[in-house]
Amino acid sequence: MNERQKILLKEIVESYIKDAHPVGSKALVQKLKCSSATIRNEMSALEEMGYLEKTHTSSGRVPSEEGYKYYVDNIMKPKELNGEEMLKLQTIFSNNNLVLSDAIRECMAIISEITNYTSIVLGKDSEYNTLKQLNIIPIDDKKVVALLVASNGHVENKQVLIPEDVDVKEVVKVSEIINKQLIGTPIGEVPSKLEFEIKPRIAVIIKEYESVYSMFQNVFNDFAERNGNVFFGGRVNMLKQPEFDEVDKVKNIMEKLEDYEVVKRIESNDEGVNIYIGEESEFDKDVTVVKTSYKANGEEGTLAIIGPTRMEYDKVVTLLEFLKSQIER
Amino acid sequence: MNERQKILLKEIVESYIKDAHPVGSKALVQKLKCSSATIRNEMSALEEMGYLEKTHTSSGRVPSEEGYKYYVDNIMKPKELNGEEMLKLQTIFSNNNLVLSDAIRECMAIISEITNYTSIVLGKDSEYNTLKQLNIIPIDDKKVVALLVASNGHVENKQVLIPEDVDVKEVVKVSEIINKQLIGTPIGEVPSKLEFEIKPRIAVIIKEYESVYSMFQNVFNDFAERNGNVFFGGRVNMLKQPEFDEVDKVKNIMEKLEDYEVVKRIESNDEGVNIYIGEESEFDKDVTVVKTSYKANGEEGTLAIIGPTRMEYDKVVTLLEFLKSQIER
DNA sequence: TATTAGCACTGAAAGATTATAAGTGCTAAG
DNA sequence: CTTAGCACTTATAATCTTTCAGTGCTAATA
Repeated sequence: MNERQKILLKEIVESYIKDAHPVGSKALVQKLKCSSATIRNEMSALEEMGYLEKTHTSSGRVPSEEGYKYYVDNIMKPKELNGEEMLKLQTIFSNNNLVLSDAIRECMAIISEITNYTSIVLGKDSEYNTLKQLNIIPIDDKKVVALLVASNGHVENKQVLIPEDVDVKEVVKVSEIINKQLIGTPIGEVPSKLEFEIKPRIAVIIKEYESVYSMFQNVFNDFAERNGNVFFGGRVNMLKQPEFDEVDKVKNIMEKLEDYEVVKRIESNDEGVNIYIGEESEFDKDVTVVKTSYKANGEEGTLAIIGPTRMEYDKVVTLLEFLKSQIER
Repeated sequence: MNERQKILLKEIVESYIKDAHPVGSKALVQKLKCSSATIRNEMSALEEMGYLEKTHTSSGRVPSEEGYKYYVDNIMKPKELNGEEMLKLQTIFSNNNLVLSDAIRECMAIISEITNYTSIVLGKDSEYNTLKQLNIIPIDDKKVVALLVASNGHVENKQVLIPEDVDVKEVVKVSEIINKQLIGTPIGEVPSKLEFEIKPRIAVIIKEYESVYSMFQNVFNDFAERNGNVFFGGRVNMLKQPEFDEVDKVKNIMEKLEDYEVVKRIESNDEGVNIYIGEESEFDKDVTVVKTSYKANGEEGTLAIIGPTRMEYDKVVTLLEFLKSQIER
C-alpha cells in the first residue's frame, strides 16, 4: 500500500468514525491535495485490496473489517487524552478509601461515559488466589451464612439451609476442619481437596455426612465459578450508536451481554491491548471489542470496551492503556 | 356502564393484548351476537366515556389507559395457571438447599421467561433487621475486609484500605467494640449509634480516631443504603414487545431501569397486587408496572413485573399471587 | 506514466400519486 | 333499539418521478 493510499484510508476511516456517513471522493480533495478523479482511482484500488466497501454501486466508501484492521495496526496513532479526562481517572486512584477493584470499576464507568461505549470488567481468580477463611455464621437453627474470604480480599457469601437431620454445631465443626485443612489452597483446587481430603474425615465424625458434604460442596462450587465477578458500565450506551437502530440487532447483542458464558469468553490474558473487529468480536458484524488484561496486587482480570466497529479506536486504546498504567502503579 | 359494554371492553382489551392490532367492529359480531353497527354505537359510547381510543379517525379501537384500568378493576378474572408453570415454580421452593431470597429470584426469572416481561425483586431491610456481626479480616497490612452480617442473613462486604497512620490491630480493636456495643441494633440506626456511642469511645483509645471512624462510617453507610439488593430478570424481554420497536423509547426505559433512584421508587408496602398503567408507571406511557410486597421469615421486599400496557394482566397477577403464596408458606 | 476534466450512469432517498383495505359515522328503515 | 347501507377517512403499500451524491470510464493533459 503506497503512502497516498494510507493517507486516504486514514481519512476515510476517521471521517466515517466521526459521522457515520459513507465518504465520497470530493470530500477528500482538500486533505489529499489532488483531484477527485485521482482519489476515485485510489479508492477503487483500496476496494480491490479489500479495505473499503460501498453500500451500493454509487455510494461513497465505508471501511471494511479489513480496513479497520489495517487502520488499527498500521495507521492509527495513539490519541493524547484531554487533561480533564485524565484527571477524572486519576482522582479515583488517589482516593485512598477505595480498594483497587472498586477503583477499576469506577474508572471503567467513567470511560463508558466519555466514549459512549459499554465497558466490562471481568475479574479473574488467579492461581495465586487462595482460600483465606471460611466462616459459618448461624442465623437461626435452620439457616447459616457461609462466608468465604479469598487471599485477594474477595468475599463470597451464601445463605444455606442446613439439612433437617443435621445440627448446626456439626456444620460449625466441619467448617473448623475445613479451615484447618484448606487454608492456603488455591481456589480452583478447593473442590477436589474437599472431596478427597475433607469428605473422608467428616464421614468419621458425622452420621449424615453426605448431606453436610454436599452442602459445603455447593458453597464452594459457587465460589469457584462465581458469576458475580463481572461489572458492566454504560450498558445502555449501545443504544446510542446509529448502527444499532434496529431493535432486533440490539436485542441480539444485549442477549449475548446477559449470557455469562459469552461474556466470559472475552477474558484476555494478553498484556497488550487487543482489538476484535466485526465478526471476530463474536457479538455482531458491527461490533468491536477492545480488551486488555491487568494484574496488580494479586488482582487480575480483563478490561474490555464494546462498541460499534465504527469506534474511536485511538481514544479507546489510549484510555485503556492509561487506566492500565494507573492500575499497575 | 351496561353489561354489553363491559363485554365489549373485555373483548377489545383481550383481543388487543393478544395480537396488538386495533380491534374493529366486525371482528366482534360473533362474540357480541349483534351487528357491527350496534357494536360501533357501543364503541363510540365507550370512547366517549374515555375507555377506548382510535389510532386514527377510521381505525379500530384500542384500550386507553382508563380502559385498561377499568378492565383490571372490574372485568378481569384471575387466570388459572397451567400446571407446568405452577410446577416449575413449586419445584424451586421444594429445593431445600435454596434460601428464600434466592428462590424468589429464580422464580421471578422464570416468570420473566413465561411472560416475556421484565421482573424485578427489590429487597428491603425491615426495621427488625439488625446487625448480627461485624468481622474484620486482615488481608495484608494495608487492607482489610469488613464483613457485615445482618440478622436476616444478608451479608455486605467491603474491602477497605486502612489509613496510613493506623495499625491493623487498632482497627480490629474498634471492630470488637462495635461488636460488643452494636449487635442487635436495627440496621437503619447503626450509623447514628456509631457516631454518638462509638466515636467517643474510640477517641479515647486511638490517636487517629478520626480516620478510623470515617472508615467504619463508610462501611456502614454502604450497608444502610446498599444497592445490591435489586434483582432483574429478563431485562432484554422489553425489546421483544412490538410497542418497543423504537430504539429511542427502549433507551429511555432502559436508562430508568439502570437508575437505582428510579427503581427504588417501585418499592411497595401493599399486601395486595397493584397495577400502575401508563403514565402512572413512571417509566413510559406504554409501560405498566405490576407489583406487590412480600414478607416472610424476616425477609421483606417487593416483587414487580414491568411490561407494556398491553400486558396479560390476568396472568401476571395470578403468577405474582401464586408466587407470593409460595413465599409466605 | 500519472493525473485530471468531463460525462454518462447508478441507486438511494424523498416526494407524489394511486389503489386498496380496514375501518368509521351517519341516516333511514325495520 | 337494532341494523343495513353507504359515503367517507386514513394507513399502508405499490408505483413512479425527481433529485442528488456518488461512481467508473474515457480521453486529454502535464
